[in-house]
Amino acid sequence: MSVTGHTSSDSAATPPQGQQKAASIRDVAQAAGVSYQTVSRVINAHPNVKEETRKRVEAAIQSLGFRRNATAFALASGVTRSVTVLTSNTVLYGYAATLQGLEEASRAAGYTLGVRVVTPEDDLDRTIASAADTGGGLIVIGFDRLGAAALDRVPAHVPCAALVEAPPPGRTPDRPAVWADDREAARAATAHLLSLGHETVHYVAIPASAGTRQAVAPRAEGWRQALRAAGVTPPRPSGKGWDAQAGYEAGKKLAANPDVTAILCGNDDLALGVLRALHHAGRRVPQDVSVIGFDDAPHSGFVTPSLTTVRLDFNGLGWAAFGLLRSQLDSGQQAPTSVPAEPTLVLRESSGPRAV
Amino acid sequence: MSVTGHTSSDSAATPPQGQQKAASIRDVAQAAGVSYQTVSRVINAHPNVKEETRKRVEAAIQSLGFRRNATAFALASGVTRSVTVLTSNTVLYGYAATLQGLEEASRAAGYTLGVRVVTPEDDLDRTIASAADTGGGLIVIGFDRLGAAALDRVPAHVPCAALVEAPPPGRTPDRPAVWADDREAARAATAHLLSLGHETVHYVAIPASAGTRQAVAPRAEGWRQALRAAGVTPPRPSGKGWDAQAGYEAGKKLAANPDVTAILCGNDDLALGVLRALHHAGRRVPQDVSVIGFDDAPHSGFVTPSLTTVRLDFNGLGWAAFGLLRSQLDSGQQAPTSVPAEPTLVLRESSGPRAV
DNA sequence: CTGAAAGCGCTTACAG
DNA sequence: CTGAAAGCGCTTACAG
Repeated sequence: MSVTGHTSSDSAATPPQGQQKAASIRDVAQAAGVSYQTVSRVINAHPNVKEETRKRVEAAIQSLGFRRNATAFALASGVTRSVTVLTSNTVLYGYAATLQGLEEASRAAGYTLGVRVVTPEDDLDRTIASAADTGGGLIVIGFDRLGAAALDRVPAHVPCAALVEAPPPGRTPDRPAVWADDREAARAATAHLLSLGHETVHYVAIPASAGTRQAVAPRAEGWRQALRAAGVTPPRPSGKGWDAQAGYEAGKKLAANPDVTAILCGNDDLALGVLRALHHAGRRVPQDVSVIGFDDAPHSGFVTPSLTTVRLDFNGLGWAAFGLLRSQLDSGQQAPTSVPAEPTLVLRESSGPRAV
Repeated sequence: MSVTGHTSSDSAATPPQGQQKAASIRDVAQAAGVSYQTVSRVINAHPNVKEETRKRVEAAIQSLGFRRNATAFALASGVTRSVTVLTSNTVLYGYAATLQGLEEASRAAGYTLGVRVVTPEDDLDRTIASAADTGGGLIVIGFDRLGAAALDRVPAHVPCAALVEAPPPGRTPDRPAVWADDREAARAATAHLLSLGHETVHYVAIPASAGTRQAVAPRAEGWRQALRAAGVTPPRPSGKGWDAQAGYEAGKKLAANPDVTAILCGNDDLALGVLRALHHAGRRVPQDVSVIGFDDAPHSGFVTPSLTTVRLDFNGLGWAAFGLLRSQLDSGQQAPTSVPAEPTLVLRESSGPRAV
């Protein structure tokens, strides 16, 4: 491992250009023999500029390597083509994929994208305030409790769009938000396991995004609904985290119970941990136990057994959230945008009929 | 899946505050009965302010909910506490983990972090220019060809730090950069496999970051060195991508060759694909074939067989790169910073002695 | 210790 | 079609 600091070539002789400080609108004006006002018109593509002077100005811009100062533009015009996303995580697959969609959408729209991770130690109000006055608007990923808490504290006057877990039926979030219908997806996945002959389905949960004041987590809720619809009393869910280690620990207990034949997991990492625990306990998947994950992380189709899981379009969710924010920014209004694709149950090797 | 747009509460009655536009330095000055100049002194913690007036100003700041306008500050002071990172990817583990380190470091330093993904369709010079004049400096992730190409085109006068693959011994990059010694790590991993009795080691490569003009990729180079040192002629490397699918395809061919008993992979995703291909071919790991990955992605310890791999401290690399940039920004100079930890070979189930 | 001036680099009306 | 003025919200010297 190594770090190096190389003394950069100090000054002089940069072929195309080599000034000390960037050319301003006035430098261009002088070079073109016009007022800086006219330069402003040219760079803003104003209609009323004589063709010839436009050309002169453009030539000057070219030769001076002029680029409009983004800070000055923002201050003078009040237009900030930038958004900043607030999230508690950037590495977990669902978050990273959402971030990717957000970045693509903002890039496509010519916006700058800032990222600010919120931690449990943060003073939420301070964090939000500084993120808010950095850019033109906020996008908050409210998949987990911290993100959801941050969202709750965003002042009403700050343009903001959120990504959240599916709200309870009939309820809409207080703020513009997008979500995948993971409640229904969990219901379908559970129903699928029941249809395979399993008498019940156990659930290894991801941490809840809301406190007690709100309804239950949608994935857990969908799972419960499916069981109840089949006349089955839901067993107690387990799970104490987001990662494979948490899945492993929950899986160890489930593996020890011979009655357990089907397990739904709140995400694919959890499922991998459960698979591992079952393996260690000598229980075969899917012959002895079926496992279904959530999210369809890129490697989930390549582990052995490959993982049956619910595919969620995080990327599309990111695009949609950006669209929601942008329409606020542009119109001052709030309008729905395109709807991301429905979740899909991807059947692979880790689930199968109950052994008789 | 659903999207909703909720009309926000228009105005009025926000308990703590409820103005239309943010309070400025002048509003505060007026409320405190001082000049806006003095307000500036207070918010910048200037020493020469009478205790009593300071208190008056602070009270006014509090009651008006004043926050200094970041844009105006940047324009007037010339100080931009922000960096933007240029990368071709944000989701692959190595990139996501690096980004995480970068975000942590910039947050700790009170900097704003922008992310700009570069694509093959981008005009690199334009992309770099716009990223550069957005923030105070650039950090480019040059792990792959696109990132490395972007780095090459960053103008000399732009403050910039890079994360790169290990440069050839004795050579230092043109710009301030950090790297992990993956050449040595690949050498060690290969030597380990040879010491286990394998007659040779095959390599499934990640795509090269440099064109032909530069020396070979460090991981491939380390692998070759180890083989040559043992008197073994390196076989032809395979691999045509970064993901598990690419690993699967390369693995399919290797699996068909009974002479293959040890495989080093350029990353863990590739290794997962190779594992899968071996499984499909009925070759057991590690009894028939040993597999070693690279990066130690979070789930690599939970797949079965768990993956022997090289752990790289991407997070530390991110911190170091930020430090490198910051020292340029602060001092105008370039200085080395803390050195990330050395790579570690993490032994797990996927590697073992050659079966005799 | 505190105020009046000039300026950061641009834009938005206002004149001509 | 083009220029002179005022201003975005702050800071940096300069006076007192």
